[in-house]
Amino acid sequence: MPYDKTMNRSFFDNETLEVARRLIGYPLIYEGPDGIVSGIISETEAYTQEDPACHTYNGRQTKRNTVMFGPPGHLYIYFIYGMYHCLNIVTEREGRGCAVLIRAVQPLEGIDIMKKNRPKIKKHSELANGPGKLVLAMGIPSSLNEQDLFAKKSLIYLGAVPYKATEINVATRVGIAKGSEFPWRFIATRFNNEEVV
DNA sequence: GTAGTGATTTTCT
DNA sequence: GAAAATCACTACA
Repeated sequence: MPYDKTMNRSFFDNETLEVARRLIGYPLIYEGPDGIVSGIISETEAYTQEDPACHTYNGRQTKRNTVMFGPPGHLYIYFIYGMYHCLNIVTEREGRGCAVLIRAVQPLEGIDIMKKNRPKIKKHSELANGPGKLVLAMGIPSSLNEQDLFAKKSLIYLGAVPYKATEINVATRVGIAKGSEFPWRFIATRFNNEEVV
């Protein structure tokens, strides 16, 4: 699958807040065992090393957060609440522990696969409208942690051309105790006049 | 429609 | 031992 020159590693070698905002609208594509599954990124959150809620806040490099200190464009998938995984993309230069959390996507391709992965969900809009849900729906395995999005044989990558969001809302982050006052959450409600929520 | 709570395990104190 | 970048279920309006 070819990459457009507008989407390359330098996209992520940038200020985390800027990357989080610009990621809205890009398709996230995964070539799973049952076929292609993809969705338009509709919600993101920024996490920087200075952020008390970030896993790299104290600057200490541990086994879990090593990839966040590495070069941009790699995945950071971590296990949370004993049941769910969250998908992040590492940003900024090597040595800076920053990433963008992908909080939601709008299903695009492989919707039948997503329904199979989440049999209780009937509405398209609820298949992947949460960080744990999108990993489940798309069937992304935790073994893809530390995967390079731009590796030639990567099974997961971003589409070249973003869908156009008619508006992007900014909000405070949820589910965290510290740093919740920062408006570092970006949400798109419509793409090309199609309703997301 | 909203509010409250249990599930379940890795990571750090 | 406690908290955690969550979700789905139940009760109630």
